[in-house]
Amino acid sequence: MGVSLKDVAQRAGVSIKTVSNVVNNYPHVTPQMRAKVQQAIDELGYRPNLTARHLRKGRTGIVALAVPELGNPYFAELAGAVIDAAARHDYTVLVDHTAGLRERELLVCQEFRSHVIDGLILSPIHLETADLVARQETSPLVLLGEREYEAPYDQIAIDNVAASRLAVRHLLDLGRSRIAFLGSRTSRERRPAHLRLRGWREELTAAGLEPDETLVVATEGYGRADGATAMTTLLERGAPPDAVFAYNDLIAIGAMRTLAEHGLRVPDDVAVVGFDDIEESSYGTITLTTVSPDKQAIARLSVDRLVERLAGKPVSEPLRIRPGYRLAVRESTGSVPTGAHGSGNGTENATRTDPLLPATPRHPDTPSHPDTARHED
Amino acid sequence: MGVSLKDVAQRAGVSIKTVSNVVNNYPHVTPQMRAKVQQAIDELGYRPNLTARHLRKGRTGIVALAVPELGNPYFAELAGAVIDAAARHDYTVLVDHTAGLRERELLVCQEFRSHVIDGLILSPIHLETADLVARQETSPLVLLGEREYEAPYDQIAIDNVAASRLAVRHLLDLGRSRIAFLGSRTSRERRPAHLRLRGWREELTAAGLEPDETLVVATEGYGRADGATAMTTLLERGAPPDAVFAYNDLIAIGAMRTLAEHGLRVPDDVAVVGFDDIEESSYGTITLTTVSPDKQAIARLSVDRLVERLAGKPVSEPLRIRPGYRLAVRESTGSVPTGAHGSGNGTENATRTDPLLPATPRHPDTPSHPDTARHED
DNA sequence: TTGAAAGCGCTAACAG
DNA sequence: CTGTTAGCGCTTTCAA
Repeated sequence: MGVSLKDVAQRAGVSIKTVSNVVNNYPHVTPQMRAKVQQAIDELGYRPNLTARHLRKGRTGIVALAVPELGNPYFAELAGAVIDAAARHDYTVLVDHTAGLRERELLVCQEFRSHVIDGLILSPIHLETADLVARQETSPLVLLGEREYEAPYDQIAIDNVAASRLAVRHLLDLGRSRIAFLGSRTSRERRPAHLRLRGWREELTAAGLEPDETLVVATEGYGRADGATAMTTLLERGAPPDAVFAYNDLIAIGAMRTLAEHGLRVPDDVAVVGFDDIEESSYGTITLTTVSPDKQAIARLSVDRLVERLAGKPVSEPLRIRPGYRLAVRESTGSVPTGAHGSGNGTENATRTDPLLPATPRHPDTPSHPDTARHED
Repeated sequence: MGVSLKDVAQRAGVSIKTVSNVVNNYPHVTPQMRAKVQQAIDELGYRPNLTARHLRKGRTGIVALAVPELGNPYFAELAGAVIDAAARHDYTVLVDHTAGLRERELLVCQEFRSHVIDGLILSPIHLETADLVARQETSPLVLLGEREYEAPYDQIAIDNVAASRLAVRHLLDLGRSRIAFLGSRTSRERRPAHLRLRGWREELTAAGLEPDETLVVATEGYGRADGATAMTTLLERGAPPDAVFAYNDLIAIGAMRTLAEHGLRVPDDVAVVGFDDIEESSYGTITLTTVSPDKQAIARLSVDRLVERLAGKPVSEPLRIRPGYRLAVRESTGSVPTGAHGSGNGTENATRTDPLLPATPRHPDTPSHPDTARHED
């Protein structure tokens, strides 16, 4: 079908090797040889067959990214950043989503396009440490997301507990005391609670408050509808909260919708904080205060790690990398100028951002985050 | 490095072909032979090298999808749908984004991962018919998006003009007369106006109104910030409109933000209609009326077309397929019960949806659209 | 500096 | 039903 090296060689009256040299910019080729070959290439419209090259070299230049749901803007934005980061290393990204199904997560990390992808960046939800340990596949794997695993793979995630505590503290500083948590998992499985829920507990306890478990509402998924439903559930329990900390922005946005329907004002009656800082959160009629992970850093770091492993760098121990984050304070918590927070371990910085009317939100490509901090353990 | 067919054959004491037969579920193999081989496969942890298979078969099972921007929820949602549709045909999707740059669009459709992807689904912005005609690459290409091309490739897009007219008519029916259009292109190039802008013009003219070009505002891009800026520009021109039709939902959302900042109420002072029906539009404090293209159908149809071409079906003429759409009427146009519209060519249906409080929006997986209509020309 | 030949792992003919 | 063999298009020794 296609034009091969051989065809070009024949046309140019040279050997295959010579053509290959030209194609690969091998330094030692005489200009006239190069010109002759190039002409043949142009005439025939030759394009190297990457599949064959890959077979020969054992690498494909393709990495996969598997996220729960591309419909969640956080993951869409992250995917975009990963694609860009990978492109800078001449890698192409194969995107898949797992719908948050354990089966698909397993499939992806076990045998997804074996030999076709050089490595995998996976953001799991249901995967267990045991699954990871049992993994056969030898290609590099980088883990993203909220969970932590005792498995020999690089993990890149912000300090979810500390970030959540920061969010809760912000609410406490505002004088709120009945702070709900929306988005714990309805886990039939006995699973450790979310790190974000743990952060909620810890900060409340640290403030001398008893975490009120009736203010914790589980959700089926992580979308806007789940947030709306959860908020309804909470309100039906009576004794409404004066603040809500949601597992992510979508849940927070759904909750705000429900609050509006019930005539409750944000932030006057109920302050709301989300998690993810998707662009949408800067644009609602009421903009959303949220924990803002440095997506660019997460994308860049995960691709860098993958590429390093791929390059066969001296195999360092698996790293646990903690990118930076900040608390983006916006209208949903009243825009009261609060001082900067910081818990002292250098992995976070809470900057007050977005004054009252963030008509021109910070551009996502020029993050104001400090350089990421690393924790290797 | 990896375990090959040969290794397995050696281990099992059979020929390569036999192993290949087992791997490929070739029907005529004795059970005991199969068992023996399977055991060797398991012991060695053999995984077929798809790259080699692809080289041999000339196909890779990978198709590419290139959209302008994954950060735009419309494209993220579409990408998700395409990935699912492709998976049903055992294809994997390589996602790329072009940032709306003509250079990258060209690159993608010319030589993107040549021989690695079997086909391409492209949603171009800047590409011209001439670029397409000049395309060297012979792999199947399906075009998505607003533009129409005189090129020999399948094109899948809703009838943008008719859909826009429907939106404008809805605004007219509400008694609005000063209807702005936000999001025309700031085109240095001499390009035909957007089809959506054309729809705006046509419907106004049909209603006996003179399209007021001072109500048309160009934008640099297609994001929320662009919408906010455009709305500001419009308001600064004085004589505010009583309705806005935006090129897409993001621009509409940005515009609503600006309206809120200026103390203008939606829909009382200004009614707003968007285009795309991203999920976010069902969840703002003021939900957005918008043209809702059947994304599932668009994804399914484009993958189907690609797969058909790939399967070497008798090469039919390039098709121009028009999936269904509807007008999702929500709060931003006042939720006034309006009758159903329809322009008679069977490619559209305007259903009034989403009553006052769409706390539970229609599930994206169960579209209420009619079957898609096809126009072959 | 360029040519010849081997082989990456697999499938598809064709034998046996 | 199973084995042998010849490439798919490329890179990479090794010679010349």
